Amino acid sequence: METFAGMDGPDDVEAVGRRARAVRRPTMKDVAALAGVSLSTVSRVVNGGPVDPGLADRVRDAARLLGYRRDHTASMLRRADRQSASIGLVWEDVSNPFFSAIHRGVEEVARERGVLTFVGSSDEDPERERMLADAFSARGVDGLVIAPAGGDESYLTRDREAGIELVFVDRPPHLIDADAVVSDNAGGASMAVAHLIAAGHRRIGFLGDRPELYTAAERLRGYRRELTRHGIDEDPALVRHPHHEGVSTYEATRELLLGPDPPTAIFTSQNLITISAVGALHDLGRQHEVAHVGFDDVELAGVVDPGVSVVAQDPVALGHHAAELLLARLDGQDGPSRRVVIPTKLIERGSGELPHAGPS
Amino acid sequence: METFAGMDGPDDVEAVGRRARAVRRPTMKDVAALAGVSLSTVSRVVNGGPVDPGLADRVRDAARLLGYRRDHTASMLRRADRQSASIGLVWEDVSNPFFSAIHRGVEEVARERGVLTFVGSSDEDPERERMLADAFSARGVDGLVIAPAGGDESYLTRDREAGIELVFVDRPPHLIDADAVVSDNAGGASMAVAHLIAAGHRRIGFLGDRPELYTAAERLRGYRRELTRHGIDEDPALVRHPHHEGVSTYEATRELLLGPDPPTAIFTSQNLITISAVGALHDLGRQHEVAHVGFDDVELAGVVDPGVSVVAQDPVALGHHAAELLLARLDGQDGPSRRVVIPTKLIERGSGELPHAGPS
DNA sequence: CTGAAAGCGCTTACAG
DNA sequence: CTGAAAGCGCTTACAG
Repeated sequence: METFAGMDGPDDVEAVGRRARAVRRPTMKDVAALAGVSLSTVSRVVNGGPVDPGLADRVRDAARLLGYRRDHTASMLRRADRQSASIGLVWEDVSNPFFSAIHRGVEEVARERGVLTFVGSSDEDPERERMLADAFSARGVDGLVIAPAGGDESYLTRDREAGIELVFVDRPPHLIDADAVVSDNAGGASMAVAHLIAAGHRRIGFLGDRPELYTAAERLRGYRRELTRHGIDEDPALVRHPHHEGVSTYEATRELLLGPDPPTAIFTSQNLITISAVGALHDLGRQHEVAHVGFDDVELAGVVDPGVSVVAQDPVALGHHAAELLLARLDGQDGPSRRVVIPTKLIERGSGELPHAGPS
Repeated sequence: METFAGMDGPDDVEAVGRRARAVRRPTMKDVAALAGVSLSTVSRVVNGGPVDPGLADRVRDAARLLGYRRDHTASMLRRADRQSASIGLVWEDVSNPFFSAIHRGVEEVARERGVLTFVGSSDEDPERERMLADAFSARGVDGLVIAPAGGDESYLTRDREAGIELVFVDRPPHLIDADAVVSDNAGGASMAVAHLIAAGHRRIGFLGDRPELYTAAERLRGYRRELTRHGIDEDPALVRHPHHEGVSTYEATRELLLGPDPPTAIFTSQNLITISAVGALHDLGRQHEVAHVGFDDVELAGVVDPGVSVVAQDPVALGHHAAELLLARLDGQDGPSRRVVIPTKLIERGSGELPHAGPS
C-alpha cells in the first residue's frame, strides 16, 4: 500500500502484526540453578572474579542459554563504589542545536567510560530544573551537568553531599560553588565589535536576549567594553532587547534601521536573533550596506548574500570539558572548584566586513 | 579578571573555591529511627498509604530534617509494577537537529507522566546501537525508542520478552515486529517532484543519501514514482548519491549542473545535502535559473535568495507519536503492532517555483 | 576456589 | 493503622 503526503491525518495508524506477552527476565538465581552452582559463583563469573575454568564455562553456558543479562541497577545497590555509570544533563531545551551539540560533546567523552546520559529540558524554568535534577538524582546518577535556568542552585547542595558531582555549563552557578565550563562570551562580543570598528563603524547597534541571562549580560558587557576601549560613547537608542521589550527581533531590527540616526552596523548576540535580523536586513534591502556580525554560527550563513560573519562558540568543546571535569571528580579528584573558559572564533563571511560608507 | 577570546587555550582552568566531602545519603531507616517508627510506616508515608496523621507528621518532619529523598531505583526493585519511569532513546546522532527535535517531542509527552529519557547516539553503527539498547535495558528502562542503524534488530526480542516495550522511529524495524512511526518519505518526495513538474520541468536531478538507508530509498522511490506518473523516463545520469560515490555533495551538484544536458531542476533529498547544494548553486550563480526543492527544512532557508522551497518533516510530531505509542503499551495496551505515518508539508519559498525557461 | 549468610534501600505480604 | 519478616537482584564479607 502507498501513503501520500497530506492525505492521511497524523493518526494514520495501521496494524501490521502481533506481539508476544512479557516473560520474567532471567536472574542470577536462574543461572545458578541451571549451572548447578551457587549464586556467589555466578556473580564471580559475571564480575571476573577467581573461579575454576570448568565451572565458569558451565555458568557462561547457562547464562547464554537463558539469555541472562545483569541488572545494573540492582548490582549498584550493594556495590562498594555505588556508581551507576550514568549522569544527568539538564538543558534549557534539548532541541536547541547549541545544547544538542554540548550533549554530543559530553557523550563522546562519557561513552569511553561506559557512562550513559539522561537528558531533559528545563525550559528556562528553575522549578523544572529542580524537578529534573531531583528525578535524575533519585535514579542514582553519579553526576549532573546543568545549564542553570537562573536564580538559586543551592538546592543542589544536598545532592553534592550525597556524593553526586556537579558541573555547570554555558552559565556559572549561583549560590553554590561548583565546577563550570563557559564560553568566552564577553571576549567574543568584544571581538565582534572590534571587527566592526576596524571596518570604520562607530554607530553599532546591539540586539540581545534578556539581560537577566548570564550569557546575554556578558555579551552586552563585551560590547560596551569594546566601545569604551575605542572612545565611543554608548548610544542607549542603539541597544535593544527585543524579548525583554515584548517585540519581535524582526520588528526591533526594522525600528533600529528605520529610526533617526540609525546604526551603520549591528551586532546580534544570539543565534535566533541573528536569523531574524538577517531576515529583516534582507527584507529592507539593506544587507549590502549595514555591516553585521552575529554571535553563534547558523546554518546557511555562508550561502546568504552577503555571508553572515559570526563569532562562533564551540559547543562540542563545552561538552567535552564538562564531561572531563565531571569524570575527574568521579575519579576522586579533589580540590577547589574549577572554571574553564572556551575561546570563541571569528568567522568572516562578508557581512561583518562591509565598510562604513558615509562620513564618520 | 577578564578573559579575551582566543587568548586562552581551552585549558584555561581557574580555581574559584573549595568543596565539601561526600556524606552518606539519608535512608528510610534513618528517617524511621529519628521519627521513632518502623520502616514500614515511613514507606507508607512516602507512598501515601494509610497512616495515623500524627505519626505521618512526625515522619515528614524527620524526613525534612534529614533531607531524605527516596531512592527510586531501590524502590523499583521490589515494586509490583517494576516500572522505572524511564525510557531509552537510541538516535543516529543526538546533535542532529532532526533527532533532537524528535527527542523534544518524546520529552513533551513523557514528562506529563514523570518519565525520564536516556539518550545516546549509535552513529549509524548497529553494534553501538545494540550496546546502547543493552545498557539502557540493564538500567531498567521501561521502553526503548529506536532509530535503527539498519540490519537486524531481532536482538531486541529478549528485551521485549523481558517486558521492555519497543517503538521504532524514522525507520521501520527489520526482522522484528514492533510499533513504528515514520514520515511519509515517498509521499513527500512525490510532492516535491510533482511541484517541479508543475513548474514545467522534465529533467529533474536527484541528490540523495546512500540508498541503503530506508529514508533515502523511500525518497528515491517517491521521485521515481512521480516521474513515471507523468510519463517521464528516468535519466540515470541525473540521479546522484554523493555519499555513496565518495564525492562531496557540493562537487556532485557541480558535476550535475555543468555536465552535458543538465537538469533544469533538482530535488535534494536530505537537509545536509540541501545545504551543500544551495551553496553550489549560488557559487555557480545559477540559483535563479535552476529550480530546487529540498527534503527537510533548514534554518535561513527563507533568507537566501531565492528562498529554498522544501518538503518539511515534522520531527516533533514523530516524537509525540512515538512516545504515545510507547506509553500506551506500558499501560498494557495489547494487540498487533502499529505503524504511524506522519505527513510532510510543502513550503514554497521561491526556489521550487522557478519556471522552466528553455524549450521543453 | 566455593558456598551460605548478610546486606544494599526499598516494598510487600503477613500478623497483630 | 502498625511493625517484624521476607524478598527484589545483586555484591560483599565470612567461613571452609
